[in-house]
Amino acid sequence: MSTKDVRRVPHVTIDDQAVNGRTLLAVTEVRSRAERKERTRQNLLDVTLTMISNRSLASLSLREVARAAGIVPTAFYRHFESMDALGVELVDESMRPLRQMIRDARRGRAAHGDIIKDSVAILGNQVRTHPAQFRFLSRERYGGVGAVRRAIDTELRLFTSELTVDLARLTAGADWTSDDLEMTADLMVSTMLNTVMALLEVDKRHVEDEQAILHRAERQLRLVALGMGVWHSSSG
Amino acid sequence: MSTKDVRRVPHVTIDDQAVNGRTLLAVTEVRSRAERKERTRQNLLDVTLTMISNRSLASLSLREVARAAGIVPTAFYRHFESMDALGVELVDESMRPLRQMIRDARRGRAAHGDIIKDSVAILGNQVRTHPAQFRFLSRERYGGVGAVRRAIDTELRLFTSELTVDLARLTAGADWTSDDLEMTADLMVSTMLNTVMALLEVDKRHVEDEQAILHRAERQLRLVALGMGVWHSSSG
DNA sequence: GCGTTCAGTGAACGCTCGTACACTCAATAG
DNA sequence: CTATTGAGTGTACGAGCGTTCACTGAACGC
Repeated sequence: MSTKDVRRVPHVTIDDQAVNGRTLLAVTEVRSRAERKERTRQNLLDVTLTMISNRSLASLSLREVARAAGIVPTAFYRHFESMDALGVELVDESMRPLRQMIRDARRGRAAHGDIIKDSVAILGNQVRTHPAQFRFLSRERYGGVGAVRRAIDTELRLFTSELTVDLARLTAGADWTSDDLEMTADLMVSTMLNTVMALLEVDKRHVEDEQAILHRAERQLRLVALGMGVWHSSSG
Repeated sequence: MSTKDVRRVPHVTIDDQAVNGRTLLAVTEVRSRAERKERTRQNLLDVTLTMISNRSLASLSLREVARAAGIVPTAFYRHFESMDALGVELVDESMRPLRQMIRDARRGRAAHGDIIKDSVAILGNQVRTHPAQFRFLSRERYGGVGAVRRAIDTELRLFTSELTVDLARLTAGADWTSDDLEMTADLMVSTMLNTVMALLEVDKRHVEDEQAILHRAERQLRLVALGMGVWHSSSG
């Protein structure tokens, strides 16, 4: 019986599962055809994200991705029209941690005092937990193909306008114009993105560096906040 | 006489030259062999920079670049070991406008009052004059190959430390630690880079957008400067 | 003058690439 | 139970890739 014949048998997936501290093999039959399709599709997205960590999306070939996902090149087309289309889907997928970040920050804010410290800590956590997603977004934001770049830009603009709303609440008393608010939000988002990229470039080395970068981001945001206290619209 | 035979004749270059408002063809004999080599080398760098404007360096093939430069693929190796090596050289070349920027800003500062307004104007001019270089640096800073990325990072770090020195002079009276100075310089450089990327993304559309982006950058830097006035080290 | 140097040539190599096409066969629908 | 569907297969194609190699002939050094 050759290895090829195995594949002709009813579909079976083998997963590693940790139970009671021991690793054992669990055989999971995947019933639905739609479910199996979704699994392959997700696998394509996953392996692409993994491969992207060292290189750019443009340098990845359809064949290479298909190979890594364990399917034949032609089967790729059952899921995506092209590598570019896969890239656009990947933007959506990678934006999830970023959206989660906003939710976390807003929930935490109600609790106690230091918004900046908390926000930076949340940023650090998200980057540490989802490095591949953030790396993908950083890499492709300016370096990528047109469609992917545009998709990322749209999402980031959304992020900035969310922050603008938050800033409007915080400065409810002062005479801030919406233009000034947006300008400030943009400055803060730019600072955070700069921090993300710095975090991604050092994560191989020691944890102290990571702390130093987060501490720097904290001080930078604090500096901006101090400026906000003195700002009045005629300043610009 | 075939077109190929023309190339066997002593080397001749045909340039467009504008003289007295009229365009005429000037035939320039290039004497030195070294000089001709340098010309080809520069041509390789130039065509690469041009092609990069739409795509990433990684998606450019050696053959494609050689073809655009009008030489055979093998001749490429007379000038660069690989496309990556060419990329590293291109970083050096593209950094020249950025270095010029610092010199311009320092010269202008001695003259009169508004450092921020002048610096932002200089930034705008440099980006408008050398869009290809700035686009290359933006694209490859995070998206590019390892060697290129590292080369850009080194130069940007140098840029930040130059600015740190300038800030030290400006805050001579206050109790700024070198750590705080660097943190602030980093914030400002990050803001300027963000501005550069914004400028590059809109330059196809109207001039008003460009002015709006520069105005925003001016206000952002002013906000930071205001923060500096209130800052003291214990803030961080 | 004359042998040397070396930027550029052109054919040939063994790859990988995207895409086309006809196919298989388990899951699904009726 | 049977017919249809559709995710995945396998072969084949023409094209482009990086790199090798032996070469040409104008510019150069002596």
